Amino acid sequence: MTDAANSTSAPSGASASASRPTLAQVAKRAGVSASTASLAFSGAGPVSDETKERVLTAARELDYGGPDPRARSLRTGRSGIIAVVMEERIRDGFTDPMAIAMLDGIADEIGAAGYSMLLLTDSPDREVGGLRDAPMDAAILFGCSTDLDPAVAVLGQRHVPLVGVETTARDGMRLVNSDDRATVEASARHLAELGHQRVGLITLPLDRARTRGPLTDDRLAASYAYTGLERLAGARAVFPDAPAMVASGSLIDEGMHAAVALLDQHPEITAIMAQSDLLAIGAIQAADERGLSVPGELSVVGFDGARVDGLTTRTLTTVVQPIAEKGRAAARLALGALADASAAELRDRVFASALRIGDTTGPVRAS
Amino acid sequence: MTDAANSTSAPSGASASASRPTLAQVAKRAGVSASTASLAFSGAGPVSDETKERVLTAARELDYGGPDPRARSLRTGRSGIIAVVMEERIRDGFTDPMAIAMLDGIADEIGAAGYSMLLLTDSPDREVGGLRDAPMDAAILFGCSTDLDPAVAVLGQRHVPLVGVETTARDGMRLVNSDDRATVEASARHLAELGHQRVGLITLPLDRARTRGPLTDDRLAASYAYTGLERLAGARAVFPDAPAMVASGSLIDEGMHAAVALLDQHPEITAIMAQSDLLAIGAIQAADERGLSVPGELSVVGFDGARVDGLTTRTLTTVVQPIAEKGRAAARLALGALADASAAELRDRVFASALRIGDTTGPVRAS
DNA sequence: CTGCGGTATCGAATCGATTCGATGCGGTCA
DNA sequence: TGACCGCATCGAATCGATTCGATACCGCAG
Repeated sequence: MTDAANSTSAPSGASASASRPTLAQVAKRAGVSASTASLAFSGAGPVSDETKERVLTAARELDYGGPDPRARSLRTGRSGIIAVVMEERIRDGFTDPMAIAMLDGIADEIGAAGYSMLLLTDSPDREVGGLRDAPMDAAILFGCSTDLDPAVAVLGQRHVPLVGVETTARDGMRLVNSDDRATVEASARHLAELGHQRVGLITLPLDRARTRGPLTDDRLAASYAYTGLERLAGARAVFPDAPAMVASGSLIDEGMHAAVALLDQHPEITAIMAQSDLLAIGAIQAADERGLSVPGELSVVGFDGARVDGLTTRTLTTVVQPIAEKGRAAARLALGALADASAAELRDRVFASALRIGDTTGPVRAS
Repeated sequence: MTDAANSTSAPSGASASASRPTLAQVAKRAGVSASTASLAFSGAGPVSDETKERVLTAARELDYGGPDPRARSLRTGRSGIIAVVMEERIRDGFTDPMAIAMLDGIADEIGAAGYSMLLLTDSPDREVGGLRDAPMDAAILFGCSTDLDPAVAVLGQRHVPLVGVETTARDGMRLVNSDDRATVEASARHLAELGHQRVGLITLPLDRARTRGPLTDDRLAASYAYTGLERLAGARAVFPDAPAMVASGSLIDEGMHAAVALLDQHPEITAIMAQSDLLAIGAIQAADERGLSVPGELSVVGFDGARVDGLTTRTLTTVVQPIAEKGRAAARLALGALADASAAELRDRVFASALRIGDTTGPVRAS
């Protein structure tokens, strides 16, 4: 409509399609200063309706998509990003219902506050990639961590507020934990009360290499894995000599392998305590395969209480913890640290979990 | 050790713990210019070993964690972030093995290139949050999308290179698709060859509200859902009048509900074609519950071929597609668009998928 | 002794917004 | 009518790096 007939595609035109327009260009076109244009977009400050309208129109005409987040975040010091650092590779992490529930809780809380979630992995093989270079306002570290030190070192030096989930206390890092040790101990006592004396354990990975195999004293001593060790301690409090197999991940297959190995090497056991529900389901499958009835001939206890509907028709005896709530708490801690580094609310949280008795544990059968 | 005895906590000190040190401070302490310090960190440009050492030492002394990503990205125009936009809420998205495999492929490729992954959701209820404000160099949109238009509009105006997975062609957006329609048609023919004539369909969500229920002509006409419609077209090419139930998500429970409804309303059907493996598993569970043997009395076909090990002991007849590879391809497209907006390599990709015949389909039983 | 090529370093401009203090202006109250 | 007040707008400084062209300095060849 406008008389653009003669300006074929001359580079002289005002609308160079080269690069994104800037706020300054928009302001100029609207006949206002850049500061006013900024106010028109952000809404922070008094701008007359008419002026605002003019700015928005100019923006539309120039195909301006709003302030550049890069510039904005440089100026404001906020990027609107909270990083979630998982130790495992994406696929492994996402296969774990716990991790998902956790992420869901985090995303919930973070999203409501207008932040978004950057997914980083701190894998042993790869470079620290992302940890060092990615913009973020805070970071949440989690994932049954075996060794978070490298990540913590990098992020700590960047002065990024840190929240750790299920990990050991560390300087300047807020924590979200649960009373795993006590609750595992409770579930061990549950087994003891049912008469079980010979119990096998399946643990989460205990080292960065995630090597599987029988748990030896050496391996135990060398381990960093907070979660695995806590849960192990809870079990051994009741069954000090219980043989244990280390799994290489919280996976059904791993649980099956470990259970097979346990049953091979320790045929006398009448119960298996697995450190996660997926591992427990694997143990049940192993029992099925060898024709052991559960809980008739073998009792199985899990841990996590995440929704594993559809994965099994059993009702697992397990420890239920408010996992999504833990995620939300971690997110709140991270957001809180942003708002006010010394907020009183920013206290470490320890969540309570509870033993839920299902149909996979029963009295030991007289042999 | 240094004589700090008298400087109690005077604010005059050089080391104000207030905020993060800047490159300029590091440079000053090392006795070099900011530009040289920058070169020492980035490695781009000649710096003598001695100078570099001095800069790094100064950085260490000041507890400087490296260049601020915000400033850097403003200057360079790169943030090192690629956004992945899923339409569903995090939990739903992560419950789908397909989405996970896809994310895994994306993360793989992106991570190798030094980028990291920002997870955004374009949920109908929430604000566009993140889409408008988050820094990103490119975005990948996916998730059996019913309606990506709002997201595309926002991101397009921001001039962010876009890659769509399993969606309709759109201006300026690279595509990664597979030949769903043809392959579903092939699996429909497979059923036909087994003698099935009365077939029920279970579709993915067809609208933003994800309403479930029987598929009517009205709903069909109103739908945007690319994936669902393509697969539906493939099935109807062979079974034009097949009744269909729309699920509200790719979930086992949903498959079960839909199958129950189908079997109630159309007791004559001898086979069910589900648009995803999870839906198919749900259908099998529904059959189990009503005592229908699979494939004796009811054949079930899925779609996706993601690893659903552990979810079922059956070998699903399904369509296998290279999903992780699709993720990688999408990532490469996104990365390519960054490197060179007009790279020749940046061509839309259509992947081939294949029918895999398992043990959930069989000849129709003579009634 | 002069000129030249190459290397290490530096200054200054730049990326694109936000924000604070200053300014002008119209209206109210005494 | 004059002092004052509040609102809308503007200018300029600033966030923290990167990058390009200029400069100083070195040794070496003519």
